[in-house]
Amino acid sequence: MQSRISYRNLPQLFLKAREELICHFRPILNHFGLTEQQWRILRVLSEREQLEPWEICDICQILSPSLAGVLARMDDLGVISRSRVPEDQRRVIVRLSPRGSELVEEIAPLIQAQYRKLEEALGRELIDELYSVLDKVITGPHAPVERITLPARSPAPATPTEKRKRVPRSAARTAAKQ
Amino acid sequence: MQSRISYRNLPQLFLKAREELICHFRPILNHFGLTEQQWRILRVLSEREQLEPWEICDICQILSPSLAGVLARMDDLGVISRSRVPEDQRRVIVRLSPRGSELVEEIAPLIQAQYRKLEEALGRELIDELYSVLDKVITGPHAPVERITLPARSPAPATPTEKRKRVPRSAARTAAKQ
DNA sequence: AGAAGATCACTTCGATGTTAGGGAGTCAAC
DNA sequence: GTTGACTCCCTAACATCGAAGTGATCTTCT
Repeated sequence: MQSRISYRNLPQLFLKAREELICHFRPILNHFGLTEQQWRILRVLSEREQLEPWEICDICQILSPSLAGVLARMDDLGVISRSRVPEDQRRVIVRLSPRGSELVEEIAPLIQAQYRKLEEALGRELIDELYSVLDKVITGPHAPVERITLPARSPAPATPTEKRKRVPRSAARTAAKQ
Repeated sequence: MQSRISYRNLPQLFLKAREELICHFRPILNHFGLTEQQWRILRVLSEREQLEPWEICDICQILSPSLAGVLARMDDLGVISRSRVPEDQRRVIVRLSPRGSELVEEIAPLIQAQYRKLEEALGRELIDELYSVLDKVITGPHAPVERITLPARSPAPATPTEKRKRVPRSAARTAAKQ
């Protein structure tokens, strides 16, 4: 009944599997007006007391440009506070605000509960297997992946001046009516 | 040297693991001016001859709103063609254009080559294990995941009228200079 | 036939991902 | 002390994500 990918595509499968898990938590976060990224950051901050932006980028898998906006919004919401490092005016310290701490205290148990339901459904074995395999891919002592050499080629000539094409409604049926 | 996530967070790990893989392919696609999504679509179209948007959404893990834009741009680039289904004017048929076919023929071997390098580095076992585990999560006959009940609560009162906060540069050091 | 309901592609809006580049601060060499 | 290289955070521009909703078309029931 459902379509299936015929060729093997790992990144694709990762995406699908991840969605299969995250979809059970998203409603909880949405309920509190938070996004996935915002929650990741709150969660990490609740454990590390204070972090610098580059650390958050690394831990939470968020690129620096994205993080800038995310932190600004979270600051607007009043769940975090940002301040400069006195010794190095380039650097920034991010902390949880009191309100942010409350929010974590309120949400964390719910996430935890949902996680248990998930664990229950998937089975302890599968969960353990998942952690194991993912760890191997991420931190694994596998040999460095070689990079193939790309053939010289001019990148696709984008035609930005053209007007966006649309799918015309075929006149067949309309014509038939008349 | 690198920070590590202390608490176990599966979606997080999925993201990181996926990035660990995709980063080896992204340069290839960028070289040809393609995005990941565009390539996924091209790849699938090269195997299925013709597809409807909802099928592409399902197979490629792309939401309908995103797909609309992606297909439009690909149409602009001339790598696909879109047409209506005569019997049902709501539906659309997406096909590969000749130029799109050429592009797939050109890129596919490169992706294939890089994939072999990856397989080589990670090891056949790990790759197999990955497919196995991911399949279990996605299609697995695991019990349905229960959903916890959310406590009644008004969502976070966003304050969109406020002006975006910035991190002030502390005056400490400047003051000390004087 | 006609109205209500279901489908499908598309649009809208706010937030995030990606890539490229800018501004300020730090450090070392001159 | 000034220049140049570097680092860190940030902005800009564009594409995608995720939720919600629209319009047109098809289906079903009356």
